[in-house]
Amino acid sequence: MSETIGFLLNDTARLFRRAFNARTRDSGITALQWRLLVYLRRHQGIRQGPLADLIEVEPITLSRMVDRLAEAGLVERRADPTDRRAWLLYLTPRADALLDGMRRTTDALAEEATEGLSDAERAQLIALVGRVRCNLSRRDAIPESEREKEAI
Amino acid sequence: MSETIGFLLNDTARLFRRAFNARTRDSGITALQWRLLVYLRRHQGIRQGPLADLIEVEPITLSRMVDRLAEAGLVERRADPTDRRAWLLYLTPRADALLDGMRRTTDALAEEATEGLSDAERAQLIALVGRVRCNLSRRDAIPESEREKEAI
DNA sequence: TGTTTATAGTAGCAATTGCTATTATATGCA
DNA sequence: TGCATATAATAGCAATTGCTACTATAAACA
Repeated sequence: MSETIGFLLNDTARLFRRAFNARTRDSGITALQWRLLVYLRRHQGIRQGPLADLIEVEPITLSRMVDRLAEAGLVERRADPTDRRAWLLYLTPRADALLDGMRRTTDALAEEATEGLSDAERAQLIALVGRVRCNLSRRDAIPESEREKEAI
Repeated sequence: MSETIGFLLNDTARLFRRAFNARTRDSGITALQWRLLVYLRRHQGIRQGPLADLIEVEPITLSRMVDRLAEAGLVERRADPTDRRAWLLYLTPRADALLDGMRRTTDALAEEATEGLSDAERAQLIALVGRVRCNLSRRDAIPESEREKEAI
């Protein structure tokens, strides 16, 4: 019974990704790319390394994700004027529009996922899972206030 | 705020997998392989197709996972006497021992993940996430009683 | 029985990911 | 300043995954 929570969370997250991908297939971006764009929207001008940390992929993986998103006209790389090794990342207007357009879909998905739950239960779910995430997080050095939590 | 639950679940599940993989690195199997073995333990003699459904990967992916696990001496393929196209899968004694040995680790991980939660809160967490999973599940045709839920 | 259709599993290919090594640049320090 | 070390990003390679097509076998049915 004790692994249940790990199994359960993984199952549920996978179903979430699957539902997300099924609904946004025509937009041409995946759940992971969407994740990148959402984080980037809140951190315009971030470098690749820190963004890789945020979405928890390897820097090289992020580098290649950005290659594709830049080619698709959704992300722009600008040279960092203070460090010639680094790129600063920006969302293009097109990506903004895309995210806005997807907003309804993702809202509907969240609604569907929590169908039958009262507002209090939804709040409780988020609070409890949030505590589990907090327990599991390795990034203890990063103050909680710095972390992405709500309202994404 | 509405996507929070999707983000949160994915974050948490990822952290879970990461913690799992970090703790079981020396065992040589990944979280996904562990998942396969755990399901297989409860369904000895299952065919590849249904097991692929259970762990939600494509049949070809499962086929190759079984290739590797068979080579590692953890899973055994036996010909189905009633259908010469099919294989029946069995856990080897070695896999049983491996799972038993990992049990302590996974128990400890579940404990750590839910640290600070009361028994009531843990139960509530499981119940709420379980309802979300149920909402998201496409396999509506499969009666709930048939599905893997607890005690894994 | 013989033919059509469905099913179990696998091979080829392409896409994605991460490990390791490498390049270019910046920083620390004598 | 000049050299050693650290850092940002990327290329090469290997592993894994899934899509599509394929083979072998079973089931349905005329």
